[in-house]
Amino acid sequence: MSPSSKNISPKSPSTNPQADENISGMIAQVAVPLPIPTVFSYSIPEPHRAKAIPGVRATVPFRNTEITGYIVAVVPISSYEVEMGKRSVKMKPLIGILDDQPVLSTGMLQLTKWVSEHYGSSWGEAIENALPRWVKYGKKVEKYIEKAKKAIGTHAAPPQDYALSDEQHSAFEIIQKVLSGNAATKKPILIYGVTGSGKSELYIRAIRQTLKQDRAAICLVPEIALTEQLQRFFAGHFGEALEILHSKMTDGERFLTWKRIEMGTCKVVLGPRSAVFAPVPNLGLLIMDEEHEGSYKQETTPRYHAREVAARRAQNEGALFLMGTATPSLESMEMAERGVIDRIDLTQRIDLRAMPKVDVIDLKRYQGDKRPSLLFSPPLMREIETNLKNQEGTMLLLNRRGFSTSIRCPTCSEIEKCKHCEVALTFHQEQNLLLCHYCNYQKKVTSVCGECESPLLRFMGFGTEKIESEVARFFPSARIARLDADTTQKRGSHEKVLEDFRERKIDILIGTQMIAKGFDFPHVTLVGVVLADVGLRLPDFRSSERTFQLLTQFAGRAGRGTKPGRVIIQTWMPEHPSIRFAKEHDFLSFYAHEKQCREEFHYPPYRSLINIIIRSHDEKKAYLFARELRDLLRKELGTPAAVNADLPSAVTGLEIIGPAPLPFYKLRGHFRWHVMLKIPPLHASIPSGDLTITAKIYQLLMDLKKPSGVAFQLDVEPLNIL
DNA sequence: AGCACGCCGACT
DNA sequence: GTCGGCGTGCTC
Repeated sequence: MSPSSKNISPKSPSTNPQADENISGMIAQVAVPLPIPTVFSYSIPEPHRAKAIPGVRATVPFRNTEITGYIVAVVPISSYEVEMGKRSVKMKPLIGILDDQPVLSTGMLQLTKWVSEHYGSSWGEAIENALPRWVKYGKKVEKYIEKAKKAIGTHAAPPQDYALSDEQHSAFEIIQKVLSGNAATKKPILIYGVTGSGKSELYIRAIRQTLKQDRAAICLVPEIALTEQLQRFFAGHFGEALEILHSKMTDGERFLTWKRIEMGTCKVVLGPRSAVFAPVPNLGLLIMDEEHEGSYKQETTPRYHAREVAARRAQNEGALFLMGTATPSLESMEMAERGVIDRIDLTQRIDLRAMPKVDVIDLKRYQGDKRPSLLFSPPLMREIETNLKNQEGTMLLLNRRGFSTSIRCPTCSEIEKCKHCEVALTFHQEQNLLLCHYCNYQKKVTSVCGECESPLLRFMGFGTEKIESEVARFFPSARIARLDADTTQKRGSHEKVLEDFRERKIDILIGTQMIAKGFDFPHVTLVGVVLADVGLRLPDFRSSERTFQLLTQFAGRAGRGTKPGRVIIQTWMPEHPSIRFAKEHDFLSFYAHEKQCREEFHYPPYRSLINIIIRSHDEKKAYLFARELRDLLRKELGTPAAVNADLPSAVTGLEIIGPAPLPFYKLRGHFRWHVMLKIPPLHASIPSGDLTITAKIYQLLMDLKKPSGVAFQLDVEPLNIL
């Protein structure tokens, strides 16, 4: 790259090239929120020079229009020449700067850059994702700042201090030691604590310790429903220092909250995965409650996992990353084994309450028996009855909504399917509709078969609605309610049901996984899983893990008061590890078993997956492009013999799978294929040059000319292979 | 992602 | 003769 004489200054009307050069010795690199894997360079006209600093928004000419982008760097003009090499691309001057103060700190710029490289998006997309919506509304923001300074917090119940159990105490000593240490990087800590072992109390103490050191904390929680419990708990302890981020906030509220966080008025932020990007200055502690929860993974670009982002951010900013769960993800357990994170075990419930007794009912035993209910085995029937008599709370779980799974014609054995998705339609009694659980397609119930017109269609399988009607039939005196995605759609009804249940106005609560998580109803002494096998047969390598988590969490709902809890699990597969080990509350044995399967079949956490989803309305195009993509990946990443020199040798352990039609091949009118890469774990791979493997693959895909009408998505370490 | 440029079919 | 289809390529 020799020629320094290349004309790279803008072709302005000025006749004096020297003047052009002096527009500024510096140029701004701008990331735009579009799927273009590059940043763009602009000259900085004199009036804007002072304000053009990294992290501010800038209006820039782009093609024949203007867009708002983010200045990610201000560099000497000479680096532009290096970058552009021989190609002379005319540089345009930026139009205006929208902020006096950066909307992104240098730390956030660094973090979003990492997100874009790790998960395969443009930097601009990653930045836009990390900022609240109001940033797009222009610059009428200053007037709110005065408002924001007057922080309004609600004081709830005064903090109560519980005595810590021995286990909690020694756990806290470890946490405290790390927090007060001066190490620039602190090893993350995973608290593996059985349900009811008092993890929240440790969070509270850790936050207090952090505040004492005049640093701030972020606490991530899986979803809104659960936030409210922890919220109340936190509010009592931290009052005005607490800010809660949630999805129902208006942009105005969100803005004020954002500003208060930025100014350091509030020191504790509680929120869902996006709160990992909260502009907290001087971060000392990052907590992730229910670390294993799937809602920490974003399912739109950039498809980041808040756990990984949090770990990264904590490392960058010298904060402690503290995770907690009763059922750790295999990923976290494996990290603990490698010594990358530390694990603390809480094996006992507070005040040494016993774990609930779990009975596994083998449905095969009752097969063919003449019995009143086909859904409830005699033992479960008896227990429900007992609980009703004793006026104690009962919860019944079935992780499938609707009335029946499918409708089959007995004559031609045709199943009613969704015309978009090729998936069996579920009958919903309440709405008297056939519903597709994937695309929400609705169809009226017909009394005759659509294929052969014979009547007497048969209902197969069952869902929560069927449970509800069955309970009503056998226990007519019981007050029952159902909680699932269908009942929650009606606003407010969700909270009402939970409140009624808490106040014992409801005897039996029926629901999907929704009712399994986190709730604390002391009067519940019986929980029943009507069929644990739902989901266990899905073609998904995480189905065992998910089922174990669900069963364990649900079991944890029983016996939270003074009376001991009982758990009944009905299944056709009593020997399945997910069920066997859940019965014994034995996570560690389940882990030992499951990790072997993962290792043997080359799945996470022993391999990283990169999923590329190809979709098109045109069936042929989708397939052909998917194949083309696979061939390209083979060529570029290749077999060991043809290793691309630019890639680390670790990639030799690479497998390219597919193209394969996705489990639901025809979804929402799209034909979907995917090509999946299994690569050595990303944490173990050495970045090649400045690019991570993911960034390399993203680059590869972006450079590829893709036919119109075909779109692809990159999913790094997918949680759902759908 | 948009959006312009460009090259082949049925229409006022 | 043109309007318009969407395939292709570019954006500092």
